[in-house]
Amino acid sequence: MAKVTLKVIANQLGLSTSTVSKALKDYSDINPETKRKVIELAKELNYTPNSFAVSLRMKESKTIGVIIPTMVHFFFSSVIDGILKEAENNNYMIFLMQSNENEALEKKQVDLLLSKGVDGIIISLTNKTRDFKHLQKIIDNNVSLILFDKIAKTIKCSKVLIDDRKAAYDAVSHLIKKGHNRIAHFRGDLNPQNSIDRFLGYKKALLDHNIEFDSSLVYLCDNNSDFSDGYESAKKLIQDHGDNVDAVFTVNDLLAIGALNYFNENNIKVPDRIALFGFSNWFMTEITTPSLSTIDQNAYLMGEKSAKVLIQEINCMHKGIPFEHQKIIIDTELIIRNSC
Amino acid sequence: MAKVTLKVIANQLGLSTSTVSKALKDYSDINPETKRKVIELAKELNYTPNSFAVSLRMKESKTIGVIIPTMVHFFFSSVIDGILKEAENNNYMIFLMQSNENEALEKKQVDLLLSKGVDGIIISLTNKTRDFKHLQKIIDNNVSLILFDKIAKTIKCSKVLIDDRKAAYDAVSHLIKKGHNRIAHFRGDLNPQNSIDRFLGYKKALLDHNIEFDSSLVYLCDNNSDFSDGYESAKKLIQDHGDNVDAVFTVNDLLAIGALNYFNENNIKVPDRIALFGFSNWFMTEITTPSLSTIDQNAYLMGEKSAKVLIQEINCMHKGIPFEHQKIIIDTELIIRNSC
DNA sequence: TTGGACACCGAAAACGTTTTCGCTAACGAC
DNA sequence: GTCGTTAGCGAAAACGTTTTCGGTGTCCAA
Repeated sequence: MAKVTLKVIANQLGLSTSTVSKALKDYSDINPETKRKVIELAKELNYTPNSFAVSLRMKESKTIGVIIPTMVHFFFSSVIDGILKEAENNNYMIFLMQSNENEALEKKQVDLLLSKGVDGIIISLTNKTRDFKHLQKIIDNNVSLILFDKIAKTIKCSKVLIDDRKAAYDAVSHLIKKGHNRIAHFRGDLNPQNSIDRFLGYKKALLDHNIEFDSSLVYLCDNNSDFSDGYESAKKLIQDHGDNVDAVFTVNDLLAIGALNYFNENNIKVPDRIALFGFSNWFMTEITTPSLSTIDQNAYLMGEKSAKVLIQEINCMHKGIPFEHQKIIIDTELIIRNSC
Repeated sequence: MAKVTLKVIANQLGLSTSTVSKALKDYSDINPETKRKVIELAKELNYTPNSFAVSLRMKESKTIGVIIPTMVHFFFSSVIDGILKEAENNNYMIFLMQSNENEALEKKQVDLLLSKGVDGIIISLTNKTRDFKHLQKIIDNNVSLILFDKIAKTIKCSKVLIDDRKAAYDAVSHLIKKGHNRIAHFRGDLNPQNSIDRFLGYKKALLDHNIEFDSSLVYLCDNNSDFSDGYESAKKLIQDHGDNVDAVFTVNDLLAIGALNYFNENNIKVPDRIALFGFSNWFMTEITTPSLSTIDQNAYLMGEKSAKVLIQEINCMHKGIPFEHQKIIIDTELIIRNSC
């Protein structure tokens, strides 16, 4: 029952721990025959190296820390999915932490991860994070850092994100090509850069197609990720504009679904009377009636790429090879369904 | 830039590492004044203990491993949410792994976690897991184990789960009390015990209310968690029974939503013509039209409890205090909405 | 003056690895 | 014989902690 270490193998074979260690690592100065014996006994005793001792000695832990704002969210759980897969393929393990949209917690978690000696950290920032000292601290500690989706522009590290502006531009352009020209926008809070960019994409699409921008068609939904916000905004939209609106582009799917509920309840036909376009390709958009056109963010790929780049950087760092920080733009995809 | 250790603090103050260590841990045999100096310098230099050295010495890592079948799932991400919160409160960190419904992978991940020296492991088993040697191995290694939701009855460890049978019983009883007596059931695969129990709860509710069990009203949906299965089964249901059915209880929400889609598309009014009851209280059930009655599994609480019990056991184990394995039943809740 | 009591600190071992550097024995060449 | 080479192995240091077990020095009482 006693934990089997190099020493017990050594004792049992009348060797020294150094020899056993080297045998297991296939050093060239060990007799093939003794190698065989060592390996055999190790297998028999079910020897596994003590990872604390290894990490202490080697100064690398084969672990990665991940901090996301919230777990229960289709986008983030998909990202995690991708990170886990890529990490697994490279024999890394993941410490997962949830900042709960709380900047102070995020900072504390960074400290925790650093104290646990992770080789690298992947973060998607809180909407409220304004101060980036903790990120700089990661870099100063020679730990690799990747930011994804919610990033800090001023921090020098690799980043993985989508082109929110272009995605929104494409979505609205699609609506225009379908013949709509009174397109409303349910925008998000001012805080995350993402919703600003999506708004700008919306605006630019109108401009490029010679449609006048009408600020009264833009509704602010700051009660973040609450679909009733979409419901209420849809109600207001109809009250305000009646028939003088023929499409809605929302900053996320939840708002779109809220709006859809209002339209369905009030017999406002989607897409005939009014078209609807969401953002994110949440799982449920496929199964609403009608199914919802939206933008796929490729969250899984985003996670995969983040982990891949991180591991590359860790490897370089460990070998002392220089490397350049990358800015990776993940392709989005227009998902056209029945709501437009 | 060099890592600050006990030794550098000791050197800078002309003390020994032992004294510094004891000062930081508030030993009684250290002069308050030197304690003050040590703590001050430690803070100034931003000292953090090397966790590998601590773990190596103390034989505990303050980490917990978690293995779930799949990340992208409302239930599991909610459980993780609860686990993370409870772990955080107790200064534990979480290694997250995803078995992808693959038994071999699950086994490999257990080995990985053990080799990383986790203090405890929380698992929800794969639907396909038939062999439990890897679970026994955890226990044999003196590592605490908690199973939740998808458990192995024969393994001696604490378990956290819901009473599927009772929950199903309650749901179906509710339908009966509302006046329905031709209640169909869309059941799940035979593999996970959960879907069997839900089926048995359904059956028992009928029996207890003197409603004859009609096996032609039971549809097997083995294409797991695919809502089109619900759609197709609903279609078949109407073809088979026409007006001679007035309610459906499904083994999960996804099937219910699929069915709902079929009913909506074919102008079969829910709940007037046919009532609908799901299972799990997925996020989206709140925002379908009509909103879906379902059963809340309290996933967050489940995660929280799992972590809590695990940490209790770890503490006992470490102190050599004996403890008894617990079987914790998490209360479910009937969520009555507009679909019945 | 001696003894004990106490306050404060340090030496050293231990946790389990990895890796450098010697050491020995054997052997071939001269 | 001697020297050099090589094959094979081990000693030992190092990674950074924690903790036991003394060891001082001081002070007071007898």
